Amino acid sequence: MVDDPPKWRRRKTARSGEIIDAALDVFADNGFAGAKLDEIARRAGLSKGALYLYFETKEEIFRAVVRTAVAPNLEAVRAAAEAFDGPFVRLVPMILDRMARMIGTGRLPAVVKTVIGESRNFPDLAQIWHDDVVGPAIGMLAGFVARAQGRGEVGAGDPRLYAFSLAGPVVMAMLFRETFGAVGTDLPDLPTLAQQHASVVLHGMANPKAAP
Amino acid sequence: MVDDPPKWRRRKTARSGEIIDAALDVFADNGFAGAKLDEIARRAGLSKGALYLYFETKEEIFRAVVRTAVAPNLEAVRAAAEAFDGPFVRLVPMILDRMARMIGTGRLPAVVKTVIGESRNFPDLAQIWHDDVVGPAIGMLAGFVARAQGRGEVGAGDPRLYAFSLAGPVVMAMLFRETFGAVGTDLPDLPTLAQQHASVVLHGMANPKAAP
Amino acid sequence: MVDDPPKWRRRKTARSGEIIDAALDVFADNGFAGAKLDEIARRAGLSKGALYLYFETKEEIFRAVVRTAVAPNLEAVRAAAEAFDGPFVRLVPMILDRMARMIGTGRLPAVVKTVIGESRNFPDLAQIWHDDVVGPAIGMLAGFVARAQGRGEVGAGDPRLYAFSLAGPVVMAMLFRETFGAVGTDLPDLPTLAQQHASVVLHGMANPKAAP
Amino acid sequence: MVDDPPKWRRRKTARSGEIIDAALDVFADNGFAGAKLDEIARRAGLSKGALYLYFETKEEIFRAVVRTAVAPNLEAVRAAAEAFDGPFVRLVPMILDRMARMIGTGRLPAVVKTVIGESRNFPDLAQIWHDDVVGPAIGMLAGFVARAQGRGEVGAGDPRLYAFSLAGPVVMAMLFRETFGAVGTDLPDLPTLAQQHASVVLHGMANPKAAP
DNA sequence: AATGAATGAGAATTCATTCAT
DNA sequence: GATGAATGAATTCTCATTCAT
Repeated sequence: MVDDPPKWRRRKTARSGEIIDAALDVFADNGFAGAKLDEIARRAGLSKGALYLYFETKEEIFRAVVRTAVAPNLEAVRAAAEAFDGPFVRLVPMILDRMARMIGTGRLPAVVKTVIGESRNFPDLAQIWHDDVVGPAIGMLAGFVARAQGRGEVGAGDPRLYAFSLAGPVVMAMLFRETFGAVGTDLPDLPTLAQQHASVVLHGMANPKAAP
Repeated sequence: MVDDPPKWRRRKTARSGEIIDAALDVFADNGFAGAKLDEIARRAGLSKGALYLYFETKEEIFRAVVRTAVAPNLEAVRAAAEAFDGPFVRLVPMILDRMARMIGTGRLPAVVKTVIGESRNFPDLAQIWHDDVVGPAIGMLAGFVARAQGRGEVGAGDPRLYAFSLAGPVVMAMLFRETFGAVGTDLPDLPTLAQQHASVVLHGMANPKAAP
Repeated sequence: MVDDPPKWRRRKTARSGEIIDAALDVFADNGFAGAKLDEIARRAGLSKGALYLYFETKEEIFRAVVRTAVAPNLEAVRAAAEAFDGPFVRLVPMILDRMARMIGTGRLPAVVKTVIGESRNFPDLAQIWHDDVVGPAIGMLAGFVARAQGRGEVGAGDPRLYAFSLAGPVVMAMLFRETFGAVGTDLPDLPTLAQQHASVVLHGMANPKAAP
Repeated sequence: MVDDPPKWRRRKTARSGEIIDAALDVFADNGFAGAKLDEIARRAGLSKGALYLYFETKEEIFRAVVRTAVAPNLEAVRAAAEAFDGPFVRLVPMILDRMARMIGTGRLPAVVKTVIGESRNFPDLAQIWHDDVVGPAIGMLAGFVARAQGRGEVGAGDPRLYAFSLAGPVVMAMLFRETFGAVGTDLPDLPTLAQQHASVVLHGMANPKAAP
């Protein structure tokens, strides 16, 4: 205990994380241009100038926010792709349920909203999200479909488009909630949607030639 | 001929439209805060000062853009709700195809992206889109479903959630294209998706108790 | 008179000149970094923002100031090089007198001081002054010397170093005045110096009455 | 040994010197305002905060730098004034040679440049340099001239202006090198100039072989 | 109706200076 | 004595908005 590093030294390491947390909120609320460094600093409990000890520019803070949010999703996708491998009828409800849960928790929706809004201004971030998150996720779903097609569990059709059929409703509901959360009283419940949509899709994609 | 409005009045009306057109492009490219009146004026072929002859503030231009984009969709939804009323299996492909077409043409995706991004900054616009476009559209779809359920064509389930099952994939694909258009080479084709998804959903939502 | 352009339009053209004038004073007083745009704007009778209608950055204003001051000197050097061509004993007093006069009037000293101080920060400006003003001026003097040597009027020696012998005292006195103008009471009089130094350079300081 | 100052005290003294050395470089490279304490600290091998253990403000560091550079020159001038007292024709080459040498070594040019640039912002430093260095140096030269005049070695004329005739070329060449060192390829060689100029000043530039 | 020069409030960024450790 | 994280005042630059012409 004697050589415990002093408190502020440990804080130092944590600080950039705290800034990213605060910044995510502010960017989500106001968009990139609308976000003020003053506000980010305030929420992170620092002075404006101190931000520059951790990040070079506002852009870098934004990039850090978006990049940071990539990691856990990227990992979740990878883990899911490995873990899941049962019959398609078991797989789909699990995946949709997990998507709904992941969206319900965490700030994924806020980040997605921001990436959508700023994709023109930050093509590099769009690229990262495309290459590291959205692309692989769709690829994973398409892979499941293709394998299921190989086993005769799923009928003919483009696996990538099937991936949209699988994920689209949950994604749309997520954005609906994110966009109209403050003004709508009829927000769809994600877990329920996931469950019902799993049923839709399973019956709809089932190979009609397979014996029922 | 006597009560013909003077030329400049028609011109005046035309001008706002030109401004709104130009502004839509600029807002879509840069978001609200990132859009510069200079640029809007330039694209509309006016001086910056002249914008203020037609709109009071930048916000008003933005509101006009978003409101303007509401109208045709609102009308399309209303017309569709009236026009369509065949058996569910006929209805769904038609609707999805029309959605895909409407999205493919026009700037709906750009406006949607902007509304998503700025919903926190312009709750009134979020409200308008919710009340006048998205809400009714979902309501219409849910209505079709409910009627089909009444006729025994569709199985049990929440009609509003079924609406997400119907529209979600096309919406997601639209945003995928809008967001990753510049960085992705694997953009889903909307009409094909619409067609394939119609098939998924029809078989998936079909009432299993109905005689095939 | 009827088609006289409106007053403010003529002003517009003049504005950037006014800004450069004001800026020269401020840069000369404070150096580049110490000069505040507020102050420049105030002295030019404009708002801070208006500066940016004429110049892109503070650096550009500075460059414009220094470049602008090049032109007349450059021209003076060129004119002098052409005009002067008598015997060396006539040439030297004329040139030194003209140098003293040019320095006495105008803001050459202020600009020179600034170029000296900022040469490291603005190597391009140092280059311009070297290539367009100082270099040619020294070259011109060296040319006169060389020609005079050819005619046997001047003894052996490096013409370029002779140029320093010719101009150095006047230049040093100029900087002495510029630097110590506020604190010194013993400022050298430039025309007198020019005249006396011309004699030195032509005949040396040796007492002509002393037996050789 | 008992009254040896404790090590840290000597260190302390040494430290200020190191700081001043480092600061001289940084001020010479960037000017006062452009110099950053971070950079000075880095070059001195200290933390930024530690600078404040030795100096109260950035200004104080600058003053220390400029004052420090005064001392040796001041001493050199005094020593020279005493040491030199032969016939004028011997004196002049010695003095100019020594000037050239002093300038060639050391950082006198860098400090002079800085003093010129900041004389308006730091009138007290201009005063010090005027009173302690430049004034006495010119006074010394003028004194030599006056004495030589008294002995009939030098003709009539203002001794102070003669001082400019003597020193000016070397000073000008020093500033030429300092200013255009990075951009010019035609830098005058100081010792050669000193030698040639000594001859000029003593005999004039006239061709001794020409018939008088 | 139209222009475009001008304004000024506001934002990001820098950096000398302070202070807890 | 020494550190380096933190501060906040100051400065450059931007841009929606105004207004004389």
